[in-house]
Amino acid sequence: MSEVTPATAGPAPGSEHDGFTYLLVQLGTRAARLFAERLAPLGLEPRHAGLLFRLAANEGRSQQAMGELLGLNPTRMVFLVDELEQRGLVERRRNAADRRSYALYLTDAGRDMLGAIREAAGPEQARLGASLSQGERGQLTGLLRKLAGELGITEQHLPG
Amino acid sequence: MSEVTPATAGPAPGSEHDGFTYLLVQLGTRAARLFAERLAPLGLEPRHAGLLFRLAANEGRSQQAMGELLGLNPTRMVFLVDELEQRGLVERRRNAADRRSYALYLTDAGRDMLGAIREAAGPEQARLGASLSQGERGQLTGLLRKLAGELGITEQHLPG
DNA sequence: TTTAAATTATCACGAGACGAAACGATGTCT
DNA sequence: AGACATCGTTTCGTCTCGTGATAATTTAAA
Repeated sequence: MSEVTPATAGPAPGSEHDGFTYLLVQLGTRAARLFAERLAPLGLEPRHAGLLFRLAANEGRSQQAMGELLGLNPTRMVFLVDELEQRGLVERRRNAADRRSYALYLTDAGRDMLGAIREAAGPEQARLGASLSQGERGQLTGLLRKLAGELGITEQHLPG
Repeated sequence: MSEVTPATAGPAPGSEHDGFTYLLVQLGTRAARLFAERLAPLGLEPRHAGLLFRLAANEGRSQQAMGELLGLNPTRMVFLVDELEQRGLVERRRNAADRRSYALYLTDAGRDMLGAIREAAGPEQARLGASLSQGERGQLTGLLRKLAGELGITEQHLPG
C-alpha cells in the first residue's frame, strides 16, 4: 500500500476535475493576485514583501546568502535590494569582517512597513476564507502544511 | 459571529505563518512547476495543455471565443493555436455559417495527447499527495473546491 | 451598391523577468 | 608576491507577454 499508483478505480485518477493539483494552481495564482492588489497601495509588490519578511527573521546576512535563501540569482537580488534601499526600507552595511560583502538590515521604516503589510493582508485572507468555518480553515491550513512539509517549503522561499 | 475580523486573540491574525494564503501561493507555484516538468517530455507547456483540455469541453467554438474564455488576447491566441496546429493536435475548420471565423477542433492526435497528459500528471499528483491519507486527500479537495467556488473558478480559466 | 463592422492574421514596439558572462574590489591560499 | 576564488555589480541577450496599427476576407447594415 505504499505504492501510490491509484490503480483502484474511484474517480478517474488523472482527471483534472477530481484532483487538487488544478485547484492548487488556480487558487495559488488567485491568492497571489489578491495579495498583490492589497500590496499595491503601499507601493510594494509581493517580492518586496517576501524579502522584508524573510529579512526580519535573518537580519545581518549577506546579500548573496539571502538571495540563495530566497531562490533568487545574484543579478535579480541586486535589483530587488536596490528597490527596497531606495524606499528606505532596507539598509546595506559593509561587513567589517569581509568587506566584499554587505550585511542586510531592516530600517525602522522597514519594520513599520512590515506591520502595514500585515494589516493589509489579514482582512484579505479573512475574506478569502469567508466561505469556510473556523474549524475548516484550521483543517485546510493543517493539510496544506502537510503538503508543504513534504515538498520542503520552509517559509523561506519566495513565490515565483 | 458572522464577522470575520479575528479580534479574538488566537494566533496573530495577520501573521503569515498561521495563514493559508502564503501556503496556497507556495503550493500553487510549486504544483504548476511540477506539472510543467511533467509536460516537458511531451513537448508541451502548461498553456498548451490548458487549451487542449478546455477545447475538449468546448469543441466547435470560434478561435476568438475560446481565447476570451481562456483570458487570452487575440494576438496571443493566434500564436497559441498556431503552435498546436503545427503539432497536429488542433484543427482549424472554416465555419460554414460565418466563413470569417474558424471553428476549433481536436484532432485524433490531440485526443491521444490529452490521454498522455493525464498519464503524466496523475502520478505526479499522487506523489505530491503521498503524505496524505486517501481520506485527507478527499478532505483537502473538498475544502479547496469550496474556496474555488467562492472565487468563481470554473475549471475554464487558464492559470496565469 | 456602398459603407461599416467582425474575424483572423501579421507586424513593430516596449515592458518586465530572467540567465550568462564579465569586471572590479576584496579575501584567501601557496 | 602571485594565483585563484568570492561578492556585488553591470551589461547583454533572450523569452514572454501586452498593445496598437494594419491588412484581407467575409458579413451585416444603410
